[in-house]
Amino acid sequence: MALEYAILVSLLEKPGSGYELARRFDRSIGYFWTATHQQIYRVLKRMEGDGWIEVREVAQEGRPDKKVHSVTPQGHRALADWLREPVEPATLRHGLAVKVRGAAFSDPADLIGEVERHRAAHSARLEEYLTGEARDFPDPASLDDGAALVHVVLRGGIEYERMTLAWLDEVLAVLHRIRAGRAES
Amino acid sequence: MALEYAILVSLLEKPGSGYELARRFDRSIGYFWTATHQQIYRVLKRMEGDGWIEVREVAQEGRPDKKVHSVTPQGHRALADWLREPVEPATLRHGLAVKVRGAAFSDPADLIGEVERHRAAHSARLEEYLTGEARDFPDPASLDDGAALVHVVLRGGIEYERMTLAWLDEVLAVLHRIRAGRAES
DNA sequence: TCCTGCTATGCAACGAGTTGCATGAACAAG
DNA sequence: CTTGTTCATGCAACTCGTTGCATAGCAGGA
Repeated sequence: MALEYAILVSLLEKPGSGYELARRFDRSIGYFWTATHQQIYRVLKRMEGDGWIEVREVAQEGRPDKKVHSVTPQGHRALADWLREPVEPATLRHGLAVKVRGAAFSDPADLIGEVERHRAAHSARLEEYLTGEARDFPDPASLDDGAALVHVVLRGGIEYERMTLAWLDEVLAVLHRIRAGRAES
Repeated sequence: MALEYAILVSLLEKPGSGYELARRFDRSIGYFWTATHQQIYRVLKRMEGDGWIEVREVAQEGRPDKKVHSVTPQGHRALADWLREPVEPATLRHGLAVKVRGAAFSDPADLIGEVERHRAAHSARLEEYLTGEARDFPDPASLDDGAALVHVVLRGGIEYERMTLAWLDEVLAVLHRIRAGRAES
């Protein structure tokens, strides 16, 4: 399980509360590993029990107190160990691919709207990435080590979205062709 | 949940036993939706209860009897309904991306072997896809509707692997550059 | 004033997915 | 003759992930 480690990375980048972590998992780190606040709170508790993180209660004005978590040396070591361990090459689960294959047993034209919906979502995601890249990495040629690593991960996201958009266009072309072929017969 | 529907698609392509389905989920359909035999047997039972599939016991020589499942008209309808429903745009969980970001807090050179391992796995997967494409779609220009849909899904797999390989090479370049920079200081 | 929304944490229950194990018959390799 | 592999189905126990709900203070707008 990688959630523990995703949390360690995020807390090393900047300590924070469970709530703040949940926000980050809606953005940045969340683009590559998703988690809800429930999972996060549960795992934080376990990690605290394991001595990977420590908690400091911080009183705030105008809002509830929060528990700020930070990584202990043991936690840091656990992350370093995990980096050296092999990790399973990402099982992908692509519901849309299942639908495309299923379309052969139904009316393929029914899928066009759905594919366009996905296209719009991926297009928006690509824009987000590109905006973030322009903002955070205006000069990609001169980055320190940490920034270079964050940047290359973002570059992966960008290329993934571009590839996906191109594929969705291919799918749409096939669906339109099938519809045209059926209309004329 | 899409497992039911992935099973429906697979059984519409060809009826089969739970065991045979489990084999298929190691290949073809499994490239886009994974499942273990446990999940499959459990879901098959539920689907039978819902009247989506029907079971016929087939005696075999030299091996245990099997229960061949096939899709009922209700199951077919359930699939058609699902195709029209929106499906969540695939949450991706990329453990390697988490590791790359984590490498900033450890020795990035430790990751090189791991990234190369992934590169080899994706390279092998790409070869599989290309072999399959050459075998099953020697003339992609003239395909019937069903084959065109299967082919476009496979094309997605191919482009995904190509994109991933290019990204892994970028990651390796960054890791090597960091290692070189640290060695000289 | 009331309602909505944000920050902040958490419980309880459920459903999805994994792991380990068991059974039992056939066949091939050593 | 034993061991390992494939075919074939399944139980039990567990972890992971999701959903719904609860609480509670404060801010801002209708």
